[in-house]
Amino acid sequence: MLDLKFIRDNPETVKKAVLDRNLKVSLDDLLELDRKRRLILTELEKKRSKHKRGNKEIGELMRSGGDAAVMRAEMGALSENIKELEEEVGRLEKDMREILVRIPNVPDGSVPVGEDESANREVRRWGEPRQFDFPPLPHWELGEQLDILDFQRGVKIAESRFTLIKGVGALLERALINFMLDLHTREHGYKEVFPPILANEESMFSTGQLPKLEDDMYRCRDDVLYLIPTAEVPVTNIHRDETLSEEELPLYYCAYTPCFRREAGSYGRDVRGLIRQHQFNKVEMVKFSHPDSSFEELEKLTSDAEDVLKLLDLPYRVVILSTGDLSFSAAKCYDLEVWLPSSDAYREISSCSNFTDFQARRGDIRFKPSSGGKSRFVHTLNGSGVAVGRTVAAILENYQEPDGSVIIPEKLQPYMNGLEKITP
RNA sequence: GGAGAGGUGGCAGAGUGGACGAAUGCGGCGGUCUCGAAAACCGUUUGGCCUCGCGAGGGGUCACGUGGGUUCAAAUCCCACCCUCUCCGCCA
Repeated sequence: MLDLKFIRDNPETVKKAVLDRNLKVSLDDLLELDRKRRLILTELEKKRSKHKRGNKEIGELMRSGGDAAVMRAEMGALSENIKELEEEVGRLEKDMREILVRIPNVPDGSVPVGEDESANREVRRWGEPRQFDFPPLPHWELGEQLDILDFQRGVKIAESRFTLIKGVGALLERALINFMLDLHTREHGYKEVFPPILANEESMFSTGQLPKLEDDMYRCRDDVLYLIPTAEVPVTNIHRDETLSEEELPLYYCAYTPCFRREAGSYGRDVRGLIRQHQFNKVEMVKFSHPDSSFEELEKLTSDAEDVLKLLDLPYRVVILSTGDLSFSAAKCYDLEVWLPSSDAYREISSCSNFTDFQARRGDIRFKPSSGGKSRFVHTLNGSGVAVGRTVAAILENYQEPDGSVIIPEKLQPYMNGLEKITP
């Protein structure tokens, strides 16, 4: 959510931001509602002030044994009038909020302007995609041959886009989670947390999933709780409605959680394999940063995610998302894309974003400057470090051998009880 | 799931219709004292919104879990909801 005052003072900036994201928001309506509201509010507050003074007088009058009947009637009428004005202000504020909560964050100046993902810009590449001297198999075929991925039974148990992971595959999943968590906690300074996997409306609102992405989430039937689509939600909400001290910034958290997405609107895409699942595992990094250093923190965060792929020796590239591809709450975002032979392309495996004060304002997360003065909103950031299922896919495909076996990346072997190779 | 208790400022805790944005204590901050510190003493200590002002700052209003209601007037009375705690039941 943007600051209403900021919108009032910089309507053109906000209009451009909305336009660059190919969104439609009635900003002029908002500003008009805002003008009306302030006008009425001033009148309302004058009347309230009068009402308060009058009530005090009645109190004094009655204590001194006087007759307050006339005053009471007068204040009664004023009270009715105040109620009407309050209702009107309430209506205006509701209408304003409807618009306000749907205005996206303003992209940072360094973000390329463009229609969609085609305007994303590659920032750097790491590693060389392997040249195969045999036809490489897609991970879903490898996984079935190795009897570690069972797509049919996943569907039987739940529905399509759910997978049963078996045997060494399950071990691999678990090894990757531990490997990533150890890396971030031991080498990168993150504090590990294990949060609730269901979150309430307020939490979903503060990170920006609600109201826009409601249809993409699983909701409980009898409770107003949603399965989290990412650990970003519960972890960012750790400090919702809190005021932190300046000295404790920046705060680094990481968490492993399963994630749940309905993938509404992507029916035909990536129907095979682990790339697009309704349930997947992810290790997430979340930062609460001082506003002055959040963009530096984003670079570090991205590099922390890159380390996962470097240590696993998986070729990848870093892409900066254009305004048209940027998510609702983000001001700037880097995607990490890992090389996937079955796609003959780089595919997203991590997304690292700076949300500036956008989520902090929605969730009321502040810090108190140590020099004194008013509390300010922190900046929040998060990034996948990284998506586990897609990492499994990348390892299977990039490390496959002609006989259908798969080498375990060296750094992962200790986490696999020393296993060096998965064989049928 | 059943029964009961309760939600007040950073924390503890008073306040059962008007003088209460709210006693008191603790903590925090500033000061006095001191070579320095502790103690003691003095002062200070919530946030949102509106408005005036170039600014420093001033004025106003709202907020005692949330939302309604009663009343001239609500932290205080009524209703609904949410949350926490205790006991019982069930349970990994």
